[in-house]
Amino acid sequence: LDAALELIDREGAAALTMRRLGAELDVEAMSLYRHVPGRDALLDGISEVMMQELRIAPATGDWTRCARSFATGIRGIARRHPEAFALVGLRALNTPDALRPIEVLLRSLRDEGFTPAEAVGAYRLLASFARGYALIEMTGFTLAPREEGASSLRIDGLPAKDFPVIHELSRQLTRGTTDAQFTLGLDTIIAGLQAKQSH
Amino acid sequence: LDAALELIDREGAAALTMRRLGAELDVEAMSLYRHVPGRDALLDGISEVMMQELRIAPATGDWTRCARSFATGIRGIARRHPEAFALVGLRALNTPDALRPIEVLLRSLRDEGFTPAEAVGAYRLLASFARGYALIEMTGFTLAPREEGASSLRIDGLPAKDFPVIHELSRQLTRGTTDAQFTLGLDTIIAGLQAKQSH
DNA sequence: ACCTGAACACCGTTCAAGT
DNA sequence: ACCTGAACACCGTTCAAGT
Repeated sequence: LDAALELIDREGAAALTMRRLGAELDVEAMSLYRHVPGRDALLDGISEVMMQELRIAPATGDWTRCARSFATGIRGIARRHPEAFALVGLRALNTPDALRPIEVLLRSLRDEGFTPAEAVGAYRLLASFARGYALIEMTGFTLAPREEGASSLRIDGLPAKDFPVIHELSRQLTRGTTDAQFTLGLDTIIAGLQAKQSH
Repeated sequence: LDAALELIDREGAAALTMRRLGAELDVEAMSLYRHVPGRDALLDGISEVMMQELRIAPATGDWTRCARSFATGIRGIARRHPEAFALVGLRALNTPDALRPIEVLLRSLRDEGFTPAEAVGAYRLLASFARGYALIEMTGFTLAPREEGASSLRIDGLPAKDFPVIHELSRQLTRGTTDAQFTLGLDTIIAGLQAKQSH
């Protein structure tokens, strides 16, 4: 089961077939059906294993620390398992293991002045941003920070008359690490949560 | 090509095969290769067609209107094409058509006091949230707003000793429309952008 | 130019049979 | 209990051949 994750990391998501995975484990593909109901359950299992890597800072009076570690933790998983991360982006993770970090985050928020509705909203906002950013980052930004191969369109190739602002901002669009971009977004979200919390 | 999108909408993403699509068009599967290099290019094409549905409010002096319509527009596409939306979540969209709404948004931001770096950061934050939220929503929330079938874990089934806060907040986690949740997140982001902009 | 038929090298999954 | 072999109903893609 971890072998499946390792196989995806090593050879890409397309390489994960029942037959290839069987070969990896020195077993016929059909034997896997003794241990897992089918391919889809296998993908669920991989998502779960991946999300178990998420470590969140303990709730110690500063909810922003929890919020930050939650979001950066999700993105960290995406960076460690870029090929596999699309799976968790496309699946609900309702297992106890996946819920533990969420419990910590929600406790931290609720203990520090968030109303129940605000706490839930904050959690979902952070989760959406982290997954969305990681997914977009993994698959290549629209207007990529670094030109990274054939699929990304070069800004210089765009008709300048139709896209004057994109041209004007091309330096900012193509420069900067994706780390900085992520942190900036996270900062803004936390600022927004603070702004809404205070009144 | 629109036939492919219609097929996914109607019968699910799994039903889109070269052979099925060929049948849909009363043609052999192999004929499709005259018009498209392969299956992957076809998926790119579908993403593009879908994103052409994105209409953004014109820049008229209130960037929050552009920002809101950009984010809600992306989510609207996801709601209209739930099965197909995973494709755009997993692909960079660097075609002129996909860039046009981004041009409008960036212009609006830059004309209304955002520095170039802030404008780019705001755009990427909005795009990440919208895609991330839509994707999570489509595939079922972790801790679902509505119990929606087998894959979602019932909160009552969780050991209350291990997850006291989730239990405490279960009303807020399971109630409320997903529309309200989305708007709330978007409000928070816009509040954050305003907070960062003003100092 | 566009479409077809047969073929190749794969898939996930089932099921009766082995140990 | 666990694994295997053969089989079934599919895939995407190639390529020579048709009109």
